[in-house]
Amino acid sequence: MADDDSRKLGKSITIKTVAEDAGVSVAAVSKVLRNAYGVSDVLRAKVQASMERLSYRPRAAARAMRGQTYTLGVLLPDLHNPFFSDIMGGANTALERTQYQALFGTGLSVSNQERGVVEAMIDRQMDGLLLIAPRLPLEEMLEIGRRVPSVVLGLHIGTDDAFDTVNNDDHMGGRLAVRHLIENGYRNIAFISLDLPRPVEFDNTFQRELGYRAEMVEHGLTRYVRVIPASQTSREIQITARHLLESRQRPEAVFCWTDGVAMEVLSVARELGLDVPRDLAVVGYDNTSYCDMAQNALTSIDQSGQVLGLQAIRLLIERVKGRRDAEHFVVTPRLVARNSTSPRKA
Amino acid sequence: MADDDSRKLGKSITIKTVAEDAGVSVAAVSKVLRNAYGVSDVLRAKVQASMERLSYRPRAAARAMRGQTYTLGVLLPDLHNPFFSDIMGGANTALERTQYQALFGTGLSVSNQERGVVEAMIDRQMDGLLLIAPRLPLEEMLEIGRRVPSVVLGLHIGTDDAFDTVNNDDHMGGRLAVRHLIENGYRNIAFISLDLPRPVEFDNTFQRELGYRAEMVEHGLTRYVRVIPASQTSREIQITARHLLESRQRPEAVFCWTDGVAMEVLSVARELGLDVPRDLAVVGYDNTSYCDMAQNALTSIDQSGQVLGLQAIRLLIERVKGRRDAEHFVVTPRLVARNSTSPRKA
DNA sequence: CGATATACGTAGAACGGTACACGAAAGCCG
DNA sequence: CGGCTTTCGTGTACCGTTCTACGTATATCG
Repeated sequence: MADDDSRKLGKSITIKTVAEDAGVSVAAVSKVLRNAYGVSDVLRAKVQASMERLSYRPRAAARAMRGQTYTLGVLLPDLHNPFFSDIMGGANTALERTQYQALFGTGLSVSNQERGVVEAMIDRQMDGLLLIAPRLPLEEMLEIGRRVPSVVLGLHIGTDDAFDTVNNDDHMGGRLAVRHLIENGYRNIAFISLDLPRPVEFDNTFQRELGYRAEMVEHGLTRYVRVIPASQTSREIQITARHLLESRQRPEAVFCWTDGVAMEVLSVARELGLDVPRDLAVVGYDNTSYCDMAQNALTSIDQSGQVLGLQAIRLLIERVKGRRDAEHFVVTPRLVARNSTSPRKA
Repeated sequence: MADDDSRKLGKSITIKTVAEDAGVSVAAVSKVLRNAYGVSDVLRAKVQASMERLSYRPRAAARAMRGQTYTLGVLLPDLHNPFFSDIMGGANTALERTQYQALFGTGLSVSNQERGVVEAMIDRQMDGLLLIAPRLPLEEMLEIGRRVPSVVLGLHIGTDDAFDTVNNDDHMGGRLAVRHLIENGYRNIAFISLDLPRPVEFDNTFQRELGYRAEMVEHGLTRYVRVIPASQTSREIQITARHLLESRQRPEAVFCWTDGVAMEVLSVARELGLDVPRDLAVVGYDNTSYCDMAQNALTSIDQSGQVLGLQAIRLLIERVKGRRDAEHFVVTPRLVARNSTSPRKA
């Protein structure tokens, strides 16, 4: 009962309350809020004092009707991969000193889900969208970019002005992994990639594959090139890994498109009694925090999620503020060597 | 330029457009939208057809001004712990058939951050809030619960009607872990808990500690009771673990308040050349997906994040729809035994 | 010193829905 | 068949901001 009252009657402090308290017009307060042109220092001070005193907070919903919501939407594939945690860390850093707030939703790497989340975000008038490794058809992403300022992270699409992109150089990442393995004496190197319904050139895993292939070929290891697609689920990955490691032509090393897959490979290797790296070397991608644990000791390509997230938000805010031409940010990956790829004994 | 036009001029389809198209009043369309009382089947069909044809989508911002936003806010501590992924999985299941949409923000388990996120969500008129293991002062959480329908997940607060709670029985979880270890021949069992600025009784880690203590005492192992606080960061946890495992009185087993800590313990143990479980048994909490990997093979308490997430959303929606008295849902945890706690050889 | 530019502040119409109050029509009953 | 209830649909006053258009006071300049 008391609750009810306080929630309903408790006269919410609106811009009007502030205006009255400060003895100015509603419009003036709005101007201060948006720090728009035409406000004297005196007036600003007066208004800010009132806002402070009343602990006024503008309602995003009302703002959305005419202006901005100061909210950015982030579409994440899932909450499972700790790499996204790094990205969001960087993103939050970039947001700290701004008045924007990020809210996210997960799309589970399923087109339908992703579409739903994106639409929900557009319905809620988000000022901008950060799409992380979306699996939507290119067509749709361009459409989204045309409707609302957007940045895409994790796809190499440089052909259109509809949105900015932020990436690491996946092609180089693929090369780095292979080069490192070769330097450490491995030659029969397989690549586990993501099994996409329809592989596309701009996909980051595909770029990694290209890098892998290129480096293998350049070192005259064409005969060892082997790309194994694996789906997303833990179970499927295990089956694929087991199949690979039990086969007669077990590779000397496996390069996995992402750490999660590499961890599963380590797990299967151990179950089969294989010693890493003596019987099998493993390289992952993303250099997530688990790589560093002794039981994994997983060599991985670091693409610096922090930087990616930070740049993505920076670009997005620029776009929200009016930039129309696309920018494409690329960070250089680097390999972090650990025990899973120690030099091979002849 | 063309973009600009399409984004601004592209006459947005509003409720008015639909009303005209269907040849009814705006109010009627609104009623259909909210499936409110007083709409004939004929009218509903007509309106729905028009909405379909125009692919109309109501604007959440406008709705928020007077009605609901159909948006639920979820406050997550971070994106790093895969356990939250389970929770959100359940939450999404519960949301599937509703018209509500969940958006989340991360609070990083820091009061200031959490406060910011919660306020942002309130500013954006979220219909309800799901707070996952928040670290805000009780006072503030009650205040939040009074302002907006809320459910708290992961804190044992049953004393107030301000919000519902969803939990596993952490006390029992603590007992289960200890009992299992004792059954398998371990007696000197330490507990690594979370180092909170000020420990509170309703905290889930504290409940686990109580369960640990109770079970130890009941088995006459009072002299082995040892609770070691560790902070959140990976580095700090490693230092704590190393200190513990290198000490003269190294325990036979360690029960960790969460899997992440247990993984670090496994890592340190390996670095120190200790064999798990021969030299050290380890039990975690949450039964996250990594537990199952052979290199971890971590025994853990499963609190069924899926169920927790699902129930939390279910309760939250009930609350949004008007329930005023608190409900407290508790799930029974169960232990999943793996290699890290194999029976001890005498 | 008068004209003009500039700075400051205000009034009030949007924005796209919701939901209350109300009226008309239809159904029911004695 | 008149009065009463129920059902269905409409008109319209909001909700809390933004922002354009405009008025007024003050500074600038020839």
